[in-house]
Amino acid sequence: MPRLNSSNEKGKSQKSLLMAYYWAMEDHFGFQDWWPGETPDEVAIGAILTQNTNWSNVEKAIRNLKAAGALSISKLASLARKELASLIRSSGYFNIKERRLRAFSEEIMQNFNGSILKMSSIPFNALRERLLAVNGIGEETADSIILYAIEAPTFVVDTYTRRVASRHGLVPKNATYAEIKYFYESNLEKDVDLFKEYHALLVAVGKHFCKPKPQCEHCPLSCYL
DNA sequence: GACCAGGCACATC
DNA sequence: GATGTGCATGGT
Repeated sequence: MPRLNSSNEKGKSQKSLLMAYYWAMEDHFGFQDWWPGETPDEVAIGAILTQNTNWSNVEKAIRNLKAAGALSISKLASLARKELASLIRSSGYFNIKERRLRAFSEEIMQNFNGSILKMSSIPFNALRERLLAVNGIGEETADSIILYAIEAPTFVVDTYTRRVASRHGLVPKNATYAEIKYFYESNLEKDVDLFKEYHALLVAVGKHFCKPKPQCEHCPLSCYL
């Protein structure tokens, strides 16, 4: 695939660099053991609700869904449109996200007997394509569901991943989602726990230091800039 | 009041 | 293929 890391020598150094980043972030932030969510359903619902939205806004919506006994794929599908939209209002874009949650729950109910984990019974590429075919699930949301809910190894590229990788010159400024994903996946051991933790640490760096206006002074990665 | 936050689909050129 | 736009709340 992509135009990144064509030579073995460069590839080797990139692998060392990525793990140096990893330990620098781990030293600073500690083990993240991340994605908030007690069940695969809750994780997947959170992945859709958090699209272009602050997580604190999502937490309120999750609490509402839980209080209504609707924090599962099967329950979501049975809610009236207005009721579901009302419950997730705080997460923003609530009409759009209501449709997206419904489309996702219908996919799981109709084709996987209501169980997200049953998606892992089909080959990885088919599984990812299946998710991408659901209206409202793009690459990041699909990969978040695969990594954190289904727990299959795929690297999640979000705003923070893109921002950190770009600012540090790991990928071109105009790199595509697929190119960034490939960069990380080809330079890290293909391991679910590593992919989870690495992404979580990138988000921690992003939230604290790698904003649109960077605040690099105390960033654990600043010495690599 | 402006900016930002763990995107995506769709229209248009 | 690239670019622009609509979707919306809530914290800083």
